[in-house]
Amino acid sequence: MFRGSFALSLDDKGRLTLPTRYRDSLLSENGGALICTIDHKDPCLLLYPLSEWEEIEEKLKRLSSFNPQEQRLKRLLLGHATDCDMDKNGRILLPATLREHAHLSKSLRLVGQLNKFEIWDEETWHRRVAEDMAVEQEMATAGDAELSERLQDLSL
Amino acid sequence: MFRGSFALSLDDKGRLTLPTRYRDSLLSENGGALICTIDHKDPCLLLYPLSEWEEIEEKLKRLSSFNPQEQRLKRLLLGHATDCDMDKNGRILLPATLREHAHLSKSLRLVGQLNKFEIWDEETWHRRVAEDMAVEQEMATAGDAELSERLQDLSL
DNA sequence: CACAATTACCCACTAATCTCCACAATGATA
DNA sequence: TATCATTGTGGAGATTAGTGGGTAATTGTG
Repeated sequence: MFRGSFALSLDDKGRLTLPTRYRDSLLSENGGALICTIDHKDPCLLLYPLSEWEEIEEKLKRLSSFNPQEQRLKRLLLGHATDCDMDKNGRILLPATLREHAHLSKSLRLVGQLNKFEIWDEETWHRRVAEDMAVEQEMATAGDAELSERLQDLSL
Repeated sequence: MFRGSFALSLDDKGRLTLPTRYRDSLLSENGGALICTIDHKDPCLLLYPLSEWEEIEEKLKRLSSFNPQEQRLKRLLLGHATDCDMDKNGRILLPATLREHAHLSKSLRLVGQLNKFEIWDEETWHRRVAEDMAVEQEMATAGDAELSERLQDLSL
């Protein structure tokens, strides 16, 4: 499972070196590629090992073509899903379309999220973290009973 | 299964080069053709490997001739379904009727959607993606309980 | 049967991508 | 502190994918 966050850089060709620590687990055993796609609501990219992604495809397959919401989600996720295969140096090439979606500049951040990594532009990421912290603090003082009950058994 | 999106161009003869990566899986084993038809609600074309299309035909066969909506759907899909066979360079020729339906200009986009590809005019596609993203963001902040429950087990 | 229009085949050009090698930065070891 | 190993970065060259267009084959029409 993926966790932690890594400051990385994107070279002029749009290539991104993955942390050695996670290279093996990113390549599904079959020697397969990685799947990179866009997030449907945040300006970041999602990076899945092929095996994980295939599970999602199975679920997407079952969404209805007649429900606009499900149709939209399916189109966004699948339509942007790109096979990225790692070169001999452990790098992947991020397609221009995807880079634009996440407003990626030279320095970016790879954020572990269990079954996937998120790829954020470093600056966007910092801003987002600050915002999220602010919201959490506010909610903590406000005290939402329903929410805290749901999060209770996290036993943080 | 088909995924990702590809910026391609339509040449003066109305030909379209398919991505090498998917050429084999587009041709059903029997060396057969591809079936191209129109989408019944969006300005795009649908491109199926023959084998996949035949499954759809089976289902269309079972639609009622007495229900106007089913009748309409059947007529639209079947009536526009065209056999396109790939030439030695991996290109197919899109009939003029279909090109018009999707308002195809020179640059278009091929979008993988599991059992088929969608063919959009590049510009139309961009506009649509932007619109859909906007809707998704709005819904994310609004927080629709019912929807999020249905999409919960996607475990993105 | 001849002609025109369309479609398929072939070759060549260009631009993108992959492979490979080299170097720099970092950290570990003696 | 010097040496070595490992990791991240940059870039040259080879390869391949996508495109354009000439020519031959096929189709349909008068």
